[in-house]
Amino acid sequence: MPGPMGDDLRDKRAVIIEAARTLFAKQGYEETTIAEIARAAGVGVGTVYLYFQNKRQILVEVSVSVNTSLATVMLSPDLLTMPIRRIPRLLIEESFRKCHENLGVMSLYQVNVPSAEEASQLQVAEQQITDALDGFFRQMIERRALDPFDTTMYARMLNALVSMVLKQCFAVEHGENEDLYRERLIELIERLFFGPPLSPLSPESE
Amino acid sequence: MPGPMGDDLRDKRAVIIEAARTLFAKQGYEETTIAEIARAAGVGVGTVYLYFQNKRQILVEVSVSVNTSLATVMLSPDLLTMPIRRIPRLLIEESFRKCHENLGVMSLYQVNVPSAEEASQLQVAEQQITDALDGFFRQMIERRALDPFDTTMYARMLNALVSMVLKQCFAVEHGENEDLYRERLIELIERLFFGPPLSPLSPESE
Amino acid sequence: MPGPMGDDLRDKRAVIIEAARTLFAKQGYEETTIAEIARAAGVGVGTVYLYFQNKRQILVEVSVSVNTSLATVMLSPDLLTMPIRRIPRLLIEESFRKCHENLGVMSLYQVNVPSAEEASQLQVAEQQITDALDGFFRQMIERRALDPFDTTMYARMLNALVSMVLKQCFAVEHGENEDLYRERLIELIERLFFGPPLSPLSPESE
Amino acid sequence: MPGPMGDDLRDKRAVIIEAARTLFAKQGYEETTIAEIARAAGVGVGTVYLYFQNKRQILVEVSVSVNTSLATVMLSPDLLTMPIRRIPRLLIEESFRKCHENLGVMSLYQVNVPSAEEASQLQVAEQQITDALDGFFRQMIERRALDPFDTTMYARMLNALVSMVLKQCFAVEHGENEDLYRERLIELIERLFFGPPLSPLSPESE
DNA sequence: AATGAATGAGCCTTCATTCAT
DNA sequence: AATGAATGAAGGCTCATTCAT
Repeated sequence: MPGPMGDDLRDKRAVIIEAARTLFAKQGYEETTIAEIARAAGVGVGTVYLYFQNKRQILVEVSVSVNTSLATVMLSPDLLTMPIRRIPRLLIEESFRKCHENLGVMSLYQVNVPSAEEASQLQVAEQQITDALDGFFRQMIERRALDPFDTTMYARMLNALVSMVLKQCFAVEHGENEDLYRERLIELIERLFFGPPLSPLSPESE
Repeated sequence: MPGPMGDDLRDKRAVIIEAARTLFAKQGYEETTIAEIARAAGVGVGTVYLYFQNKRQILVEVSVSVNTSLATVMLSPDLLTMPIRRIPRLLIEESFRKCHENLGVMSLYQVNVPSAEEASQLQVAEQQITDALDGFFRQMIERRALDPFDTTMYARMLNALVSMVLKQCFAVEHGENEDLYRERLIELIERLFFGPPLSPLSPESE
Repeated sequence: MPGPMGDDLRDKRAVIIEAARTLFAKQGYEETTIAEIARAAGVGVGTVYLYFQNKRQILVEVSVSVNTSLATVMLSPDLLTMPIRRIPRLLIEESFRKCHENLGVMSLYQVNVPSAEEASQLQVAEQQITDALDGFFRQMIERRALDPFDTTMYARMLNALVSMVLKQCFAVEHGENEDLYRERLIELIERLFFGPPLSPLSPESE
Repeated sequence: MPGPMGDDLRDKRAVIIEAARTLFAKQGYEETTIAEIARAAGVGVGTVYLYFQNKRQILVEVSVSVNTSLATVMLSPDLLTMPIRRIPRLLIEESFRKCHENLGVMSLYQVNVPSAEEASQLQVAEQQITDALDGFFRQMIERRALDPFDTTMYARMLNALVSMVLKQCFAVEHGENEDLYRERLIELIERLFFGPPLSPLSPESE
């Protein structure tokens, strides 16, 4: 009895988030009503408010859960033991796989301007990603596997690039050209890290 | 009377779009009411509906106008006559300048999932950008200024990268680190096109 | 056209107040919905919010209108020219007549604790009454028609007495014993002002 | 076990009423939730419903308890043995003292229109007061301590007067001018019973 | 007896849209 | 063409009440 109880309690929150995640992805935040979420989660409207202060908070938590899911990709502990040339493909492939599983959830990237407080909650996961990348870059530079560069900014920009491509691929194009996007993104990043540059001209010639 | 009338008409439409643009940027789409737009535009509520079918249509046109503004950067006719090494800096700097002028409008990137029809309207300008980039790349390849690559996908990805960085820089961070973002973005793109790669290892060594 | 227009505008507000007055009286404030008020007033729900900020504000205005209606009784300008012996009967009879007309509205005396701001709005009319009485008493004392006493406090207490009797008579007992209440109230007040005291014992004897 | 059990039961009911009394006084009936009452009483929400059919019933019982508290003043058995001149001061002072103890509870006078059934329950205590006063007056008249008058109506009116002054003094003005109200109320009532009238004119002269 | 998680009916309020002027 | 008063559908949220434990 206490067993399923505990499970149920843990589940109910998760079930609501899952329902909201799906509905938000399918029809957007504003277009989703609490009643719909409740119905999809198989609970009463009031129950939703037992677990979430208000509708925005559901959005925040759904978004965090999505971001966190992606963040875990970057937080893989054995990243440092990999051959560096393998890493781009590894990370990008894993990111695409995660998105593929949650096909459509990426639409949440398109949600309204959050309040200051909400923004900070939402960016926790994003920060995790860029921090992880940043740290990884620094280590690689220390090991002379990479030349020195602005690791923080590159982490942000690469994260932005990946996020946007994922969004375009999954949220806008519904994953139709998944392979194409994935392979080209890997190629682009590999080129950035390992060359060759797109231009045949030598770096110094102009 | 008909002369100025015609001007007024053209103006009134533009005035409404401008008012909507500002308000959407400041407080988001859903949080902006038609009444506010009308007031800011100095017209009656009913007048707005003389020029726009409904609220979403205003959003579409505002978004298009923003995108178009950015698209013009890429459509500069004398791009082909420039030294290729100068082009990344040129385009990025110009993009940042445009965003700087419309500081805050970028928030519109965060607007709700549009309907299929709306999406197509919204992506006209985006398509313009990627098409222009695509064509530009093809010409450069033809001229042997660039090695062959998937021009279409790279155009999309680079546009995505630039858009996301602009959004992060202007919509999220309110342009505080504008210089940093701009210079690093230029550097990254230059590196991609002209090297050197971030890794000192030769492209072929693994 | 402008004529009825102006009337309509003035009327619509009044119509809503009147509808609310009736409904509040019949079933209480909390038990009355905006939809009911709108329906009774023959307007749309939204229209109510064109004229009133929120439901509480309707209550405030209804209450003020009730209080004001009673206040006018005390503000009769020719009160001072009356024979003083006639005044209690005059005022009380008029008060009862007013309540009789608005039978049931008095229930509003029983409405919830208002906020500080609302309370001040509500007590404007009450203040008018007590001020009028106070001033009247002072003049009478000046003219030696009354012996000196704490006019302000007596004004308040007498107003309280009358209000409460009116409420008991009309709000609780629905005016069934109107005559009885009126005549006894007049008698009590006359006795207070002109005697004789209820006790046959001389004031000083104990 | 059953002994203390019984006490607990009696206590729990009283505790809930006491909690409700305080909360109703502080924030009004509609603004108080069952959950708040339960929390303040240190019991579960469901427990409240073991002792009270519904929320209104709690209000009824709270009101009755307040009224009863005041009623006891009038039901003092040795009232008849007092010197009649002392009685007004005695009763009024005691009433003020009771209210002073429960400062704020008086706000309940402003609670919503009760249903017919509830009203009858609520007025039991009030009836007790007026009955007591009525009987007292009759006895006094029998003893020739008072001249004949409509004892029932005077009992009601005086009760109304006292209630309203208490409410004004404690519920509206939060007891700030307690002394002033009390003394003037005593004076007014004494004047009514023992004179002299406010007007120096002889009762018969007009 | 005691609990409190779950419920869902119901209400206030907003705001896109219309239309008479 | 221009207006803005009027509308009412729709949704977020509350909270009295229930019931399984």
